[in-house]
Amino acid sequence: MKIKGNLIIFSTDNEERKDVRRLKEKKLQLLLLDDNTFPIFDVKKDEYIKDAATYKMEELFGTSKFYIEQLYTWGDPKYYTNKEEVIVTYLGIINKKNIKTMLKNMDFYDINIENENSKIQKVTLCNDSRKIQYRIETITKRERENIDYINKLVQKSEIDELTAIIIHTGIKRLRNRIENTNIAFSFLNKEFAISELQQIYEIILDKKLIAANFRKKIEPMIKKTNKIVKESAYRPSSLYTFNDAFIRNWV
Amino acid sequence: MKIKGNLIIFSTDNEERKDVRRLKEKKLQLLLLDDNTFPIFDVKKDEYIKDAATYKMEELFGTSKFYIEQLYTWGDPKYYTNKEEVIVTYLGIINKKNIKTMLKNMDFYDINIENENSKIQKVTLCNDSRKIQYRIETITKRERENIDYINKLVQKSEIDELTAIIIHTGIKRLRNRIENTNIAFSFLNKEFAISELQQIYEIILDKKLIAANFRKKIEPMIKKTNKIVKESAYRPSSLYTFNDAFIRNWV
DNA sequence: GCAAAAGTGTTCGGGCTACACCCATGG
DNA sequence: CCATGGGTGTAGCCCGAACACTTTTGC
Repeated sequence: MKIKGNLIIFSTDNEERKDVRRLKEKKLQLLLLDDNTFPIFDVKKDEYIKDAATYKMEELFGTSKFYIEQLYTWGDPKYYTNKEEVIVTYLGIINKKNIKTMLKNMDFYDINIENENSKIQKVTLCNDSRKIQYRIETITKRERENIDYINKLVQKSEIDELTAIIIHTGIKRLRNRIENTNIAFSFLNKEFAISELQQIYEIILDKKLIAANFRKKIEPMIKKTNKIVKESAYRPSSLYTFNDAFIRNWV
Repeated sequence: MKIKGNLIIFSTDNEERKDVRRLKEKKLQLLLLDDNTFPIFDVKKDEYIKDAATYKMEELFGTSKFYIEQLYTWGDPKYYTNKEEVIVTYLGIINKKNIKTMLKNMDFYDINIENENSKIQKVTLCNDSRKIQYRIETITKRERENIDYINKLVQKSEIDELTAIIIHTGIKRLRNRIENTNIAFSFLNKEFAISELQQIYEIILDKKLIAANFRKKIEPMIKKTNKIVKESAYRPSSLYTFNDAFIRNWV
């Protein structure tokens, strides 16, 4: 069996607000090629897989400022583009401010997830010109005395099943990582307002957080700078940076 | 690049006690081949990787009662046995009571981990005839504005670096899974005493737990049967089973 | 002055920790 | 009857949820 890599890349964008005085709301986005798949890369002989994924990211965006980690290796032959290939997926996070170049055949799509019930999720991906929708079901099954989960597309869709499953897995990984690591900072500039950080948490966890509690919770992870942000808002907020002294033994 | 699989398999054993009246203490164990590596398997064309790992487990132990999940795919060329192969590791858990056959060139080794300091761990693996020791270091580094971890053998050892890293990663995964899933039950019979379950938690988390609190914490995960265990102990304990109704959306 | 965001303080409740205490058993 | 493990109860503490309240700014 041969191996190939692909990349699921998350970013954020600011929603336009009619009332210019209000905070811009962030939304979670995902990179898709025009054919509704993810960027693919080859792994050369004598090359780290992570390096191959890194080079691909650099090729896509013309920068080396981003985060990546391995997501999963897909071993189901029905997903393979080629029956002799296995796909290893890397998860990337990029701050759009760091993007230098964008290829023509790809775009960032807003992600919207609606829980139809505890098992079925309706996912909508859209950019300015296209809107892709699908529903994915999580099936719990007992197998060899152990509980196992399988995800399936409810109907055939524009998007193929492996892509839908990678999106599902990627978002679950983001949700897990944001609680246990510092990945949230990968979406932001080096210096940021607490409300921006809170918005990253909100769009990934898909729920509103209470600012007062959020502030107290992340306080040990950040350091206040003496700068303030001035961007036609009301009371200006201080800028913060990640606190290097904050180390957690994340798994 | 081609792909191969291997298996890190955990189990437990009961320590002999001088005082026969006391509870047998469990210890965490790991399967190693005589050459200090893990069992390897090929992935055939048109075969799920997970199925290939499952067949290998069945071949090793003559049973289909065990747990497996994907651990990680190792993309560092310096670890490859063959420069054109990538290794995907699956993590297995087996209850020794379910083992029907054992091949001759392999054995379960007790695992003992000693934290020399916050960065260096001293690991000892031993069975009746052999004792393997190595020290592994966790190095934190900032890379592209993100914190990354790398594990390295402190000195050359009988065990090769990839094997040491897989053990390290496997134990971290166990510790993460035991807090968020029901894998602990994979080590036990279908019916078990709470103290047995507690011992699984203790040997994986490597710390003593207070029985009264443990009982309350796992209470929603288990169901009491009307059977009791009679094994030359003192007050007999009730037997419990996993409570199927307990479902957590583990990541 | 008012709307909206920045930032602080306080109360409440649930879950974890630590420990005291009773029950059951076999030697 | 006593050592040991099974099992229950409870008091204290910490952390997160909820929310009231003050401060700062632009219009």
